[in-house]
Amino acid sequence: MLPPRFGLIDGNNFYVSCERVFDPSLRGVPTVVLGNGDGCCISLCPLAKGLGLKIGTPIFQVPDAIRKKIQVRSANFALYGDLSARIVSVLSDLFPRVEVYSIDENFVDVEGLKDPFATCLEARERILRWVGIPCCAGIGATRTLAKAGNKMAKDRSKRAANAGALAVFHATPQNIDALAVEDVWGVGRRFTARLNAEGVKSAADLAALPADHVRARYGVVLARTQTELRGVPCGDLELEEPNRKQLVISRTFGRDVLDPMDALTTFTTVACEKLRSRGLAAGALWVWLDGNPFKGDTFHASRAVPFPFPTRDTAEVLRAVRFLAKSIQDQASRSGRSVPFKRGGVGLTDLVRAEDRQADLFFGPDEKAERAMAVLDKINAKWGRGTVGVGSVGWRVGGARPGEKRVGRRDAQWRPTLKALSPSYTTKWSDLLRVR
DNA sequence: TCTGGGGTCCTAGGACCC
DNA sequence: TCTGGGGTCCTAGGACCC
Repeated sequence: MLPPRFGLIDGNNFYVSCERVFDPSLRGVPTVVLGNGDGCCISLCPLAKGLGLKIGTPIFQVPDAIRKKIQVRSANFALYGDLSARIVSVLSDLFPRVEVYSIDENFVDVEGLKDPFATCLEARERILRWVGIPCCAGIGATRTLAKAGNKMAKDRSKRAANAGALAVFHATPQNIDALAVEDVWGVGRRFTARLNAEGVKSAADLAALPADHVRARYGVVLARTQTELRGVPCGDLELEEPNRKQLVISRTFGRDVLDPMDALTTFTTVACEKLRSRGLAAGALWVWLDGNPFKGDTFHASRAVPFPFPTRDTAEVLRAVRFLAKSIQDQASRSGRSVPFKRGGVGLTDLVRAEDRQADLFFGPDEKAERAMAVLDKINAKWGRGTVGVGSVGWRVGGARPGEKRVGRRDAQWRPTLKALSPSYTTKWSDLLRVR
C-alpha cells in the first residue's frame, strides 16, 4: 500500500460551525449562512440540508414552513477568517509544512510522520477543543487522494455515531470505488455529465480509464487528476502565497440600480486598498455592468483600459473607472436602454509587485499620490475602513448592519442590508462576549 | 508558376476550485 | 421585495512576424 504523503484537513460546514462557536443556541438547530445581501445559502449544516436546502438556494424561495424551522445568519467573513487562522496555527504545531488552501481547508505534509493517521486524529481533537470547529481529514499519496479521503471520511462519519474515530480516512487507488466521480477534486458538473455518459461513475472508474483517452478527450488538467488518483503525485504543497494576477470586486446590487457610479467607486476604493495592502500595483483596469438575468435582461457590457504606468493610486483608478462606466452607460442609453443594472464589478489586472515597477523617461510613479495613499491607509487602519477616502467615497462594500448610520453623498441603494449579521466576536473589541 | 511552417502574443470561452 | 463572490488554468483561433 502506498504510504500517505499528504493530508487534507477541513472544517465541517465551516461558516455554520463558526457561527455556532459563539452562539450555542444554534447547536442542534438547522442553520444556514447567507451570502451577499442575504441572498443565497452559502453554508448549511446537515440538518438544514435534510430539509431540502442546498448551497445556492435563494432564501426567498424557501417555503415559510421550512423558514420557521431554520436559523439564519448573514456571512461574517471577519469572524471566519480569524477562526481559520487559529486552525492554521494549531496545524503548524503538529505538521512540518502546512499549505493554506482555502478559508476552511489546509493541506499538510505527513511524509515522515511516525503515524500520520494518529497525528490527524490528534489535530482534529485539538481543533475541536481549542477552536471549537469540528473537522475531517483525508490522507493519501497525492493531494487528490488526500482530498478524496477527506470526502470519504465526511460521508462515513455523517452516518455514524462515533464520528470522531471515523473522521480520518486513508485513501488509496484501491479503496476509492465508493467515491462518486463528481466528488473527485477537479471533476465539475460538465465533466461529470460527459464521464457518466461513457459509464464512468466512480473515482475508481476514472482511474481505470486509458490515460491517453482521458488526455485526448478531457485535456491535461483531468489527465493530471487521473494520474494523481493512481497514486502518482503531479504537484507538491504550495507554501508560498502565489502573486495574484488580478483582483476583482463585484456585487449583485441589493435592488435594481439606475446609476451604478456610487457602487463602482466604492468597489474601486476597496480594490485599491487591497492592492496596496498586498504591495501590488495594477497595469490595467476593467469595469463591467450587467442587467438582471432573472428578469430576462441579458445586458452585459465591459470596458478595459491599460494604465501608462502600473498604479495603486485610488484617485487615478477612480478617474479611469468613471470614464469607463460613463462609456458603458452611454452605450446602454444609445441602445435605448432605460432598464436598471443589477450587477457590476471592477477588476484590477496585470498586477505587479509595486517595487518591481520600472520607471522610464516618460512614466514613473506619482510620488505625491503614493505618499497620500500611504497616509490614507494608515488612518483607515487605525480608525476603520472608510474613515477617510478620495472624494466622498466612504462605504463599506458589505451590507449595512441593522441601524447602522449611512453616510455619503448619494443614496447607496445598491447596498443590501444584512438582517442577521452576527457580532465580530474575535476581531472587534466592541463585539467581545462578556462573561458574567 | 510555386500558396510553408513555426513561433509568439492576444483574446474569448470553457472548465474548474472554494 | 429578495437570486454569492473571487479566483486559476487551458485551449483554440486570429493576427502578426520571419
